[in-house]
Amino acid sequence: MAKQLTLGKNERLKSRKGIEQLFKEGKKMIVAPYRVLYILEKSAKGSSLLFAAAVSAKSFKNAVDRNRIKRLTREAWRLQKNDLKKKTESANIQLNVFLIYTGKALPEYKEVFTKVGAVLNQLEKRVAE
RNA sequence: GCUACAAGCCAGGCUAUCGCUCCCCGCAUUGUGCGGGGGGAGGAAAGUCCGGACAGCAUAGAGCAAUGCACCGGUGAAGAGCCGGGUUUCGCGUAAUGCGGAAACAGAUAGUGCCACAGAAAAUAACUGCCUUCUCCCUCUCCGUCAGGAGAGGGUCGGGGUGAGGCUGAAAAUGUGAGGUAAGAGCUCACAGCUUUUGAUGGUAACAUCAUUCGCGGGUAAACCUUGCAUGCUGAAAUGCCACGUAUAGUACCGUUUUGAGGGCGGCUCGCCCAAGGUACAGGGUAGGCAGAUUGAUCCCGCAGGGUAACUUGGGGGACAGAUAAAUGAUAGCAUUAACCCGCCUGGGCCAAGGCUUCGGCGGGUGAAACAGAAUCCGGCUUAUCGGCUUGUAGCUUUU
RNA sequence: UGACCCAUGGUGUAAUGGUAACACUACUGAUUUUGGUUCAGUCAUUUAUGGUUCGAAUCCAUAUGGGUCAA
Repeated sequence: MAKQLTLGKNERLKSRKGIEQLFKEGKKMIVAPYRVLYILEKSAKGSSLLFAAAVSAKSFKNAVDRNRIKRLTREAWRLQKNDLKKKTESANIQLNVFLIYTGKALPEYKEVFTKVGAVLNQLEKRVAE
């Protein structure tokens, strides 16, 4: 059980090409403080669920605050993402997700946890379709 | 004990659970996974204001331009940094010596520009004023042959002499006194101030003191500028290598032995050298990995020596982030500093009483929260910063 | 990471080192039965702090905020 709650290098979206494709062709949806970009592809290679997070430097001037939001977002994703991952694996679909925090105030961990859970629920519905 | 200032240090701790990244070992294993062990943000990592290391390109030479710096000595790899000294200046203070701070601190007789308002005038004269044995006019007196002459006084314009009297301003031609003159003026003299030359003494030097000598020509160079010195340009998105991949591919223009496009040359010109391809537009491909790259002018010391100090020599000691859409985190609990809240006790004050207020003590409860995140590395500077500890200085208070 | 630029009323712009100007907006008053038009007036610590200068929006230094460029 403990093994499954990981978020290593191979589960994060790291390639510049993948991100540019996501911004060009990906679909958008907005969940509370997050703007979500995602793209679905058949025939997954490697991990079937890739994830990245970002915060605008305009709304948070200090690097400390941006780092904290990204860390909280990653933590919430890490703890809740497994159900979605099982579905994508079983459907043999690759799903790339990019979360952008657009709020103006520093969030609490609990808030982030529930919001990321909502994002995951939405994505599960899209995957089911 | 409290308060203020200065210097130095620290920048929350422990436990559990779940995670991230790098290195080593073992096992499985080509990609990687699992297990064990170890390392993992700062005093400013920030701003990017200076200086370097390092790398690439350039490096026959000359001139011009551009940029920066500017008292002296030291320090250091270097600097617009730091340390010490000098000078000027500001504040405080004394009978006096002083104490503390600040300074882009070369040149204003090399030249040009600017100096609002006010003022006669802002640098060179004019205006006004003063003087005039110049000219003209008027009045008075005297002489006189009734043409005029002499003397005195006064006046306007013009000519000549004079230069700081004009008081406005931030700033007015060094100040005071005397002489001198038709009137005046450093024109002359005395004293004082500033400044130049030369010399002596002290000091490594800046400079100081004394003597001598030439002068007194406003301010502004953080206006242009002049003098001296320095500077090749570009910055890790530099740069080198490997892999993948496309169109041996289109259009226009310039040029190809001498008449030479362009390049070296990335500030410009001359000059030198190389030179057969070059420029623009449109389009296509890649955007992965490794090195650079983490041990270096590194840091520390109840050490020893040198130096006023910055700093340095020797010795010893252990320590050392390396991510790359970018790690160092999340949650829970415990104890606790400051702070806050509640209750009790004692003393003081107000008060008829009830009660209110305050210093201190005891008990209980809440309770980590400053500025801020490495991105090639290093030395400085600047800015942000809750709070704590140590040392020193000053003031107040208490006890002995 | 590196290089560079800007900041003036509420907004957009001016201003040789010498009284901070103009347009629009807002507000107040006058004119009008009322509104509009028109007229008059009000609204600036020139981002901040220091320095140079007799004098700084302007020149210099440092900081703050905003923006641009470089694969």
